[in-house]
Amino acid sequence: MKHYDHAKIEKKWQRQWEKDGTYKTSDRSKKPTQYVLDMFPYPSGVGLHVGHPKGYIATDIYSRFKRMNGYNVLHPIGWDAFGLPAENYAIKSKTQPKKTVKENVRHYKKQLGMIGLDYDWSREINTTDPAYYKWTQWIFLQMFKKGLAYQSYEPINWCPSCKTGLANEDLEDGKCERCGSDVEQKPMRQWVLKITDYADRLLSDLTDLDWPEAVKESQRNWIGRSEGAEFSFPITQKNHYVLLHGFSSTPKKDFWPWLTRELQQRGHTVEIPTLPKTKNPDIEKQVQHVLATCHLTENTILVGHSLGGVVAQRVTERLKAPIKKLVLVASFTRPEFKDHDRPFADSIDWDWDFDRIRDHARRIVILRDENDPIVPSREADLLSSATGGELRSVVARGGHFGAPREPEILTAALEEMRVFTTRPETIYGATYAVLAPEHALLNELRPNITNWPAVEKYREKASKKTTLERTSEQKEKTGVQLEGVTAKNPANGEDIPIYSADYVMTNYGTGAIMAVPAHDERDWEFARAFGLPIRQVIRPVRIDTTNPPKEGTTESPRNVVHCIVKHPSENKVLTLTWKGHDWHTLIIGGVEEGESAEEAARREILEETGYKNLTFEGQLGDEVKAHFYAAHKKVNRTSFTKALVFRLDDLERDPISEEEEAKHTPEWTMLEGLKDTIHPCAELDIWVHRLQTGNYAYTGTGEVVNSGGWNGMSSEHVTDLITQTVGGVSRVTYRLNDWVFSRQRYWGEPIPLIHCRTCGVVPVPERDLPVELPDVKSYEPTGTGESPLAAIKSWVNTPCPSCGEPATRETNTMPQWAGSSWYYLRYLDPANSRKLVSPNKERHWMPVDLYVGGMEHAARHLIYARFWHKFLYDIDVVSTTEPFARLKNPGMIAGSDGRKMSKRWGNVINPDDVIHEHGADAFRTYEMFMGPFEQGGVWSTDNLIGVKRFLERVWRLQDKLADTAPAVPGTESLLHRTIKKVSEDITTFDFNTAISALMMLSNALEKEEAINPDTYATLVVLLSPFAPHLSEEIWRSILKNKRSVHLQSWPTYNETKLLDDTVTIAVQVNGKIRDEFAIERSASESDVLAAARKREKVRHWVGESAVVREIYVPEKLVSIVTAS
RNA sequence: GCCCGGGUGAUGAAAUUGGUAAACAUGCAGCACUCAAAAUGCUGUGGCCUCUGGCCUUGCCGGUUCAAGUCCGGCCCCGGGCACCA
Repeated sequence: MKHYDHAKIEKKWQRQWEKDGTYKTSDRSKKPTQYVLDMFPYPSGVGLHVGHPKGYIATDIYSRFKRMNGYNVLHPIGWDAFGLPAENYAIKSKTQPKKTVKENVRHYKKQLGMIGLDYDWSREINTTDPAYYKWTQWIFLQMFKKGLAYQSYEPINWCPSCKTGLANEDLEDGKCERCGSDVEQKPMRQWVLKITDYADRLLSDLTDLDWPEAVKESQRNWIGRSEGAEFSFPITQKNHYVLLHGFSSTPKKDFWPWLTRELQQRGHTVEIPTLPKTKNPDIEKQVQHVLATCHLTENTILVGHSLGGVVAQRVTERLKAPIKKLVLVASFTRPEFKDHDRPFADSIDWDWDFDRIRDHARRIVILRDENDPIVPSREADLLSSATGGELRSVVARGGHFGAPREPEILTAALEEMRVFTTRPETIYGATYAVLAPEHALLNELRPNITNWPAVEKYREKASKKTTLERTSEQKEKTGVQLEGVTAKNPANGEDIPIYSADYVMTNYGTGAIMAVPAHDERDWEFARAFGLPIRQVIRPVRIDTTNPPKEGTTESPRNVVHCIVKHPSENKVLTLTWKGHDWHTLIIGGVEEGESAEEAARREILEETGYKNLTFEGQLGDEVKAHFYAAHKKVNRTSFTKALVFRLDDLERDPISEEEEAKHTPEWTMLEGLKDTIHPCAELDIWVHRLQTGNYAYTGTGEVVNSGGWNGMSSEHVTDLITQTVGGVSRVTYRLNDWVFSRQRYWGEPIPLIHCRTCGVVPVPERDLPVELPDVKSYEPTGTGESPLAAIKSWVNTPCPSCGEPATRETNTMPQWAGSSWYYLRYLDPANSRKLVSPNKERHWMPVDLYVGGMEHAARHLIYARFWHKFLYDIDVVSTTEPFARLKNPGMIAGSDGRKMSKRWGNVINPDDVIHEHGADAFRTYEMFMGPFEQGGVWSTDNLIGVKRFLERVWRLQDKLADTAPAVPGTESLLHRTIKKVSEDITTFDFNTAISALMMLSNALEKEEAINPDTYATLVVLLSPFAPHLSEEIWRSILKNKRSVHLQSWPTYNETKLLDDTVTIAVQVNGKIRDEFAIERSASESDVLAAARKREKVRHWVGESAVVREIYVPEKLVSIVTAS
């Protein structure tokens, strides 16, 4: 026997496999397909550590197994190479990222090659290859064309250290996930993908996926769907409206009469001038007319439609002091129209001072009809960097807003707080309202806010707070009232104060809430801190389960007090132990006619316990309704219970009456134990919760009170009714925000769009893709919100594809997640220059049957990829709604010190060293033997050596080979059991037990005198997915086979040979194992029972007792039960 | 706080529908081979006791059952996701 020289063997076969194309996948095979996929690596400069290959080894084993089982297997690999690390390295070392990536890829390839993985390298892809990112850009363009990519001017997360905007998904505890810097909110122009359009599908389609529950759960959390309603709370202050009609219109036409009436009905004043020369307008004259005749003060809201919008823009530009709001309905800033020319186009001076317009309107709202004939182009100029500037694409009733009623215009013109709530049924309890500090309405309301300096100060303070400060620590409520303005609760017409407070988030719901302190813990805290009214609108209802009400019995309502009497010094509460009942209660009493609850409580405490010197500390939240049967009075009680808290000043007592003495004795009970000792008490859970948390908000369901006509109904049943009656709209809100898709950095896919002064944003024609990333001199981010690309004038300046005039390229790049959101499709057809993937190939392979990769991608990569895939499904590029049918997450391998492997701890183990020392086969097999695949583990070289011993044992078995050796009956059933076990375990990813089964087989073979070559061959084939090199060497060099072991058929087992002829039967007597014996498998039940009864030990344990029952579990166990 | 996982020897772990808890491996102890060591092989290895045998043992307490790591109820601890999300 030769020595087992792993280094030589492994190198030899790796070369041979490459030469033979052993793992090349054909698209033409008729075999059933299996697409086995790894999350492709980011080739970093430091290379792999032993934790990284765990998943690759698993897919390697799985794909080899499937291939040997007759599948046409696709197991490809590629590189996810865009992103910040390469760019930051480029900045530091002044090397082109292109070059670094190339070097890193070479290193990674070498490392992966050493492990002996069965990748089809002919399909290798790289996200930074222009031939690849051409299609990343193509997908983006399709999204743009479908309206799924839009520009946003909302403040976004800005990392001051990475100098780029980030998506919410890139944050960890409010810090930049990459560098740990505090993230700021910075308003800037961003490209955003409308992932929220897909939120519902992303959520519901999770159900059928064979994915780890934890990943699905994390996606559900991330999407964060909540159902509720949106209400509008009108601002009660009155405004002055100036309405400007458009070309050839008059105040009597279109929606103007209706709009005027609606505004006046709400108490606002309206001016609606007839503009001069409506048929043949002279803009300058119209502007002069408006400036001369209309009231344009800080309380004015100026609304202009179409050409009237142009007038309004010019008027605003000329103002001396800002007006409150400028509402532009289908207005123009450029003379380009989609439908037809307009006669006034030439008479207008199209040169605008956008900065002045922005300065002279506290808020700008632009309405664009979704089917507008106007080229949507220049709104950006009006909105960029405007605080609270807003572009709304809405559905107009008539084309170009020509209908007699246009509700969207009214909504834009009015000042109202739109709030989102998940508890619409509590709206009667909304006693104040809150705007997020960043809310645009604040700026608009500024003229009405009398304490503006204080509000502004609070706003500034909030913007400086990092998300972390805002959400963690004590969560103490802060805020500021907007003095001088109020909102109207649409349910009961009450005027309620408005606050701005940072416990309301800008980017969730509408950024504004109605506060219901009685039924929301946060609102309760805020109301307590600011002395705001707390009004109960849902009364908890409890039914006493120990004395439930009896049917057909008289109802008897009663006001009740529960007294929580605290000990003067100890943490104890006064309770009563009842005589003749199994009762232990609080001091309870009815409130008599003309008596206050406190008086009643004091009277009861004195009567029942004699304690008399007590201080009233307050009522423990709102009252609770409870139903029970009062046995002594033979009535059903409905009690309205208040809990009152007292503290005893001292322990002085008066004597108590004999009557009371006979009923119960007072006792001190620890506050903590209250929950377990008090009995019966239907209200107890509520009291305990309030005592423990100090928060009296009741967030459950119950009976509606203080809510007009709804009183007495069940809160669960009125949700929709109240929503509709009050004029709310049912709405679903997601925690998931749209995906901030642009990065102000160099090393990413250029966004393939062109900005044209006349045509607006124009997509790069598909024939011009890819838009290649140009070489630059400096990769430094500018920090101004512009990518380094902006400096390359020759690249930026380009003719507009639409009109041919000079235009500029979009200089933002895509985030790293872009290229990885669809790469699995490109492996199917990596060289196709005409299509992203040919439909035939896509249908042939998709979906991915097995996807393996780290849990850290649960929320981001997997959600983005699913989103893109669903989009590609919608535009008929792919045929499945989900990309990845089955997902497995490898558990992390920690260093031998139990800590995460990192340079910092000096515990990194390099796979190259391990492979050099012990061989790739030992390395692979050990990683799979460590424990359950999805569980983390600690690296142990000792344990690896154990696995290596096993491989060496298999190697040595060749010495015992003998053609004459029979398939010994003993090993035969073991062999078949092993085939079964290994096959099943690879399928279910239980590699550790598969290996243990192989160990048992090799241990057994070692005990044989001689081994049949067929048996040995089977063992080698079973081992080949785990240890491909060793197996191949034995298969070809020792067993003299011509074709690779990896192209063999997987062994099959024979059901009839799985079992030995004899079985061991265990015997239990009265539930305890007392004996075991061997018997032929064929023995009948009565034979086995008879044999069991005869056993000496069994007879001893049964003794004289009569056997009352005998249970037989076939081939396993007999259980004998005796009388007592 | 809410929602998911998970708790078994000295260690990594195993255990179909409830049916002999600790397979396989590491470590440790002893033995064989050897001048010696390494390597290899063999034996032992949950705890306690009155030791040819018995009692206890799968985070804790209780329940169902002839039989519970597995099912039910209550609690404790660890890991992860979300979190002032209305």
